[in-house]
Amino acid sequence: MISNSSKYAVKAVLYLALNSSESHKILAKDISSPTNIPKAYLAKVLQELSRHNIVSSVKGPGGGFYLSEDNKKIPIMKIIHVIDGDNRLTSCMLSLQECDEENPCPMHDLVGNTKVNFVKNLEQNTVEDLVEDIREGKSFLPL
Amino acid sequence: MISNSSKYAVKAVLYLALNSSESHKILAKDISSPTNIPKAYLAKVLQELSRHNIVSSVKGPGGGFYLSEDNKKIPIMKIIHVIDGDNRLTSCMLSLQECDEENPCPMHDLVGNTKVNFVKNLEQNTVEDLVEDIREGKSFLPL
DNA sequence: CATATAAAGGATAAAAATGTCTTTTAATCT
DNA sequence: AGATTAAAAGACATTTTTATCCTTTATATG
Repeated sequence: MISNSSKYAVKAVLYLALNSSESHKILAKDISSPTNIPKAYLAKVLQELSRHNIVSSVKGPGGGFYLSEDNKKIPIMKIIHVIDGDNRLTSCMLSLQECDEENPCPMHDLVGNTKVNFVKNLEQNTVEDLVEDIREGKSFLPL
Repeated sequence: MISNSSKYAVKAVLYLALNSSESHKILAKDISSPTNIPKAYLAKVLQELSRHNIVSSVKGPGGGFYLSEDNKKIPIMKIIHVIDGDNRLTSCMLSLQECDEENPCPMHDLVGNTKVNFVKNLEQNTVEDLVEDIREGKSFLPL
């Protein structure tokens, strides 16, 4: 579905969304333990997210990672795009160049609107939206 | 979304569905060219599919691969399951053990019914169904 | 300024996925 | 039976993904 790295990325971002703020930054190693993501690898993923302004970071004492208000408005799909590239979820299921809405391949056709909606949801929903769902008890994040 | 190997598998099965029969078997190498799948690797994939009775095969002169009537009734999802394992598409997007319908994770909740329908389509539609769509011009298979 | 802190970056390592090649087994045909 | 055909199986090579470790850079504080 999505890569392991993207799962790590989404988990880490949600963890930050729930537990950090500009005045309460969190160290990579302190995200690693509760989320069960290998420390050094998570650091790499966070680095990549930081480079693309999906998470915010500050070096040195009192530093760490956190989400700015802007970061919280980022759609989940963007996290996945940064880590997995653009086509993993959105391209035709058989990776056929010639396949599009006009000339759909059999899988494209089969999957139809369900996949379109699926992707649309990921594009429209932001980190903030997911946090709200968690806060309202609509969903849970068992890390 | 699904692995390269699964894409190869689905392509090869569809190719067989469209071009082979018990009285007209096709060699692995003759599927390789039109589908642009590496010959030796395709052979491996077909071997695996054959072992799981998703395609039929006969050794020796006049032999090759083909789809029996039973093979054509196999749901697309089964092809994917044999190659990718059971959980790639169906498990929770974050691979959380504790996530289910009762206690959905935020992604689970987000994706909601769209993913369920997506998977359901793959489970319900058979090779035969896709072939029919192609024959009726509802979809195209540009290999 | 010196020191400690913590992310950024670079170099490797390990594992999994993808791909290739060679040998073996089963079937057909003369 | 012997020769030929084609899948099955096994061994190996390459690439990508995942993971670790070490060094460098930026920041804060005494």
